[in-house]
This record gives sequence, structure tokens and C-alpha cells, in this order.
Amino acid sequence: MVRKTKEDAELTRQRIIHAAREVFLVRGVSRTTMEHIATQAGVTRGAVYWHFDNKIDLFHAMREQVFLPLIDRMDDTLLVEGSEDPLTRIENFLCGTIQVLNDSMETRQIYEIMMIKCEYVDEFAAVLQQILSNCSGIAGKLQLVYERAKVQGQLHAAHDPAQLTMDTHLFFIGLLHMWVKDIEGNQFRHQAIELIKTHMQLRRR
Amino acid sequence: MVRKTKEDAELTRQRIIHAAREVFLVRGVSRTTMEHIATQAGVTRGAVYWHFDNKIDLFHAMREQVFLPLIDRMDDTLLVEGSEDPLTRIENFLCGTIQVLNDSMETRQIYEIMMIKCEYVDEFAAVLQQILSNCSGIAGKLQLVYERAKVQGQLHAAHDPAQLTMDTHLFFIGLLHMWVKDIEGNQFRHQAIELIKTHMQLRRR
DNA sequence: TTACATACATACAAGAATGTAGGCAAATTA
DNA sequence: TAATTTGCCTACATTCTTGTATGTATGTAA
Repeated sequence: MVRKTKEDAELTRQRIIHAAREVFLVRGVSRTTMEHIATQAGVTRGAVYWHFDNKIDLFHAMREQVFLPLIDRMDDTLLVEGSEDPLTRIENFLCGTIQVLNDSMETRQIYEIMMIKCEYVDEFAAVLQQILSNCSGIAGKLQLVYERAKVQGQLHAAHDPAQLTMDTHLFFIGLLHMWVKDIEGNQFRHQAIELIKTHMQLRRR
Repeated sequence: MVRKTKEDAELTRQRIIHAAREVFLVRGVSRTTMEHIATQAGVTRGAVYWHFDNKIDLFHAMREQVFLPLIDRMDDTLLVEGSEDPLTRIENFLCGTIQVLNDSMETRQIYEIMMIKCEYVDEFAAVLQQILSNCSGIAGKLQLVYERAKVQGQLHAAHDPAQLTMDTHLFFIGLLHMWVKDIEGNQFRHQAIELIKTHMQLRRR
């Protein structure tokens, strides 16, 4: 078969992205060649180069598939004032993220690639900046919610929302890192939810 | 000059390790070739291969130069019961680590390499295990000190040393990661010490 | 002072990896 | 249905890397 319909082509594109993820995970981004990805996807380098300019283009395509949903979920869970109080909303957001990692192998693998299978140099240095910018965004939204919690009297009088935000932010970054690295699962993965609950409990009055 | 004395040779070895650090930092570990390192060190690949089997051998040599001192300092600061109370000892250890990062460019760069310029696959997967094992060691010692704090009545009655340990551990891992990634310094580096003090203040009764 | 080991430099062979250019048949459009 | 574009494959040409093998001059020990 040579030429495909548009739908078939899009399917090929997706297959290539999936293949890239699988190979990145095993070989690391740097050691992965376009040939590896092509073979894994069952096509040739020609097809890969047709759909993507180069490796980092492919990397970005892969990354988008987990980060766009993350932002959406964050807004929904954190900012929409439903029946939950602010601190519970934060707790739900953190637990929800862990839940996504548990449920979605794809997300799990992409996090793993970004954390321990990628070197942020040259073209990839910009990716790191995007990640940091994302983190700032998360921290910003967290702080909004902590400020709501303060207003609603959920916090100890001595606790400052900005400080609590940073503390929670760093805690969660650490948790994500260890969750991802703890492949065996016996150290952090099994007790991640409990760790979050404990962390939040420390700041309820 | 061809043949050197033992002292000269050791000097060459050190120069190669330093060169490797510098090149790893700029090009990432994977993209760094032995030729890059040799050139940076002012020698040829012959010299590099004489002193080190391959790149990961060099990587280990580089890593040792910061990790052995870390362990020592940890034991000194955390475990030696001097004039300080337990919670202060923990605070001093955390602040001390940040201080080392501030003072020692070498340490700073090696952390940066290990966190965002290295892919933990194949031969490097074992390095990640060592790091995790190191983390376990740190957590273990932290917990000992938190238990001392509990005995000495420094903690709230409701707080469990094991839980506080994990929370502090994850906070600090997150802090280290963000400290390293925050090259500009405006986000985390400048306020790292304050963040630690705030974190510890959350658990003093 | 004669061996031998050491500390490198140089040269070579072999295998990747990349990007591009050209080909080709089927899908799409006019 | 003719013309064009799309989606992909094949085939270079070129450039890196690696490991090793070999050369060699100098410390060093007997």
C-alpha cells in the first residue's frame, strides 16, 4: 500500500507519536533515532519525516497529548467553586493528578520520559522553560484557592496563603518526581494519596 | 611532553573529570562525546580512555565528588546531637545543602547534570537506583531526628514522625529540583532558605 | 643501566544517524 | 477523467562516534 486517505494518514501520525513514546521510554530521547521510531511504528523514516520535521517536533506533539488535558482538569478541579471547600479542592486536584497517572499508562510514560529520559539542552532547553512556566501557572492557581481558604477561615491564623502555596507546590513536585521514579511502586506509588491527605491535614485548623 | 609523573597523571585525571562536567552541562550527557571531553581537557581521547573505561565510568567519578561529601555532612549535621534541638538540626541540614549549592559551582553543576542533563536508561538506569537508595538513606536519617523531636515534645501531639518525614522529604526534593531548574534565580533560588524555615515552622508546636 | 610499566598521542576500521532528493501509486480535485 | 497533490518508500551522500590497536617517550624499579 502506498497512498492513504486523510483518515489513514492521521492514524499513521498517531501511531508514530505512540511509537515515539514507547521508544523514548526505553532508549531515552537522545539515543532514540528516527529509524527506531519508524520501525516501532511499522513505517519507514520517510513516513516519520513526512509527518514531523525532526525529533523535537515529535517530542512536542507527544507532550501536548498530556499537558492540554492537565490544564483543563486543573481549571475544573481547582477554580470551579462547586460544593467543595477550598482545601478539599486542592486535595482533590492533587489526588486527581495521581489518579490520572495511575489510570493512564500513556500519561505515566510521558511523565517518565520528561523527568528521567530527556536531556534539556539545545532545542530541548525551551521545553524546560515551558514546563517551568506551567509550574508557575499551577502555583498561581493554587494560591488563589489558598487565599479563598484563608478568607473562609479554613487556615490557622498564623499561616500565610503564599507560603502554604509554595510549600504545597514543592511537596507535590517532589511527590511527582518520586512517584515516577519509584517504578517498583513500593516506596511512593502505593501511599501517594495518603501522603497528600497528610500534607493537607497539616494545614487545616 | 609524553610521560608524566604520578602526580601529573592524577592532575590530568582531575582535569578530565572537570572537563566532563563542563561539557555534560552544556551538551547533555548523551550528546557529549569522548572527543568533546578530551578537547575541553586539553588532551586527546587516548588520555581519556587511559583514565576511564567509557562515559559512564567518567560520570560515576564525577558524581562521587559531590555525593561522598553530602553523606558526610548529613551525618554530621543530622545525627550528631550537639547543642541544637532536633527540628533545628533538620532545618540546618536542609539550609546547609542549599548553602553548598550556592557556594560550590561544581556541586551546582553536577546536580543540574543529574537532574536535567542526563537520561537514565541502559547503563545509567543503575545510577537512578543509587540515587533512590541515597534518598531512602536521607529519609531514614530524617525520621530518626523527627522521632527525637517527638520524644522531646517539639511536635504537635497529632503529628506522626513518619508522616512528617515523608512530607519534609518530598518538600525538599521538590525544592532541590526547582532550585536547580530555576537558573534565572528569581523564582526559587533567592527564597529557598525562607521556604525551608517556613516549612519547618509548620511543624513546631 | 636495563627492563618494564605508564601515560599518553595517533591512526584506523566499522557502524550509526541525519537530511534530502527522487520515485511512485493512490487519493483528491477540477 | 485528467491533472495534481498527498503519503510514503528507497537510496544516497555526508558526517559523527566509538573502540581499539599501535606507537613512543619517559618514569621507575631491580
